[in-house]
Amino acid sequence: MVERKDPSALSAILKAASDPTRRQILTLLAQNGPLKVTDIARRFDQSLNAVSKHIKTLEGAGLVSRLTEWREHLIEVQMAPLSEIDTWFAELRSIWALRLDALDAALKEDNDDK
Amino acid sequence: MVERKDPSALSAILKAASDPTRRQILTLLAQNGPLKVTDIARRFDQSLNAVSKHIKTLEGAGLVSRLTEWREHLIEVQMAPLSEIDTWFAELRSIWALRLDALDAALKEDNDDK
DNA sequence: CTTTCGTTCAACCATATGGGTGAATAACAC
DNA sequence: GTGTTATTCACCCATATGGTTGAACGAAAG
Repeated sequence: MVERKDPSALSAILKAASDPTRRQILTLLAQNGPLKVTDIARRFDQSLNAVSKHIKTLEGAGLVSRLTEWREHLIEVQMAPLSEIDTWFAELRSIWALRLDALDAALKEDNDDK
Repeated sequence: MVERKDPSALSAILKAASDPTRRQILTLLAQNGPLKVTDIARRFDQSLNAVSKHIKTLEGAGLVSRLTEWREHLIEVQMAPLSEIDTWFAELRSIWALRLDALDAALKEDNDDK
């Protein structure tokens, strides 16, 4: 049996990644390394508050981590959780491939029966 | 220049995949091959209507296709769009790796300057 | 002591989302 | 014709979401 991880974790990751602003934040962090909330917000056409909330969402999904050095919060991208998407995808694809294999086998056997 | 695809397409794919029920539908279709809407709905603890709407969402994201043979609609999983997630992920990771490389290079140069 | 700084918290608003029920549709079986 | 089947459409509802503005906090600087 494959170790079934909490599906809500994957849901949170996918949902967090489904917002364009949040994906841009991840890209920005990947490019620049850790940044302060204010510095991130400066790049966007939204209020600081809106960006702060996006960061909280990303944090909740584990896609960024926060290093709080008193009032300055350093936000850093975390690539690890993203690989859960990969895992899910690979799993789905293998289920799919398995069925096709079984189908092939069945057809072949059917042919032998003729 | 990398061909920049419509980011809203990726958003739709991620959002569609972020719902547990919809992921289960995809898994079901990957296992069983094309199914009728009714047969899909039978597996879930939701109204036929709710499942129908989920399927429409998946269809909108291109994750399933529909073969309408009069009143019976055959729903089939489409793996292709999912690879856009892979692409995005790979791109983000490469941006990230690039920064680390540059960081390494800078440190090395700094050392040479000493 | 007052101001500034970086950030979150608390409301609030409009819209989206996931769910439900009931009707409409059009072919097919009786 | 009447009923059954498979599916969507049109509403309705509660809650989530993305955005706004304004207040609060607590250290540091003037």
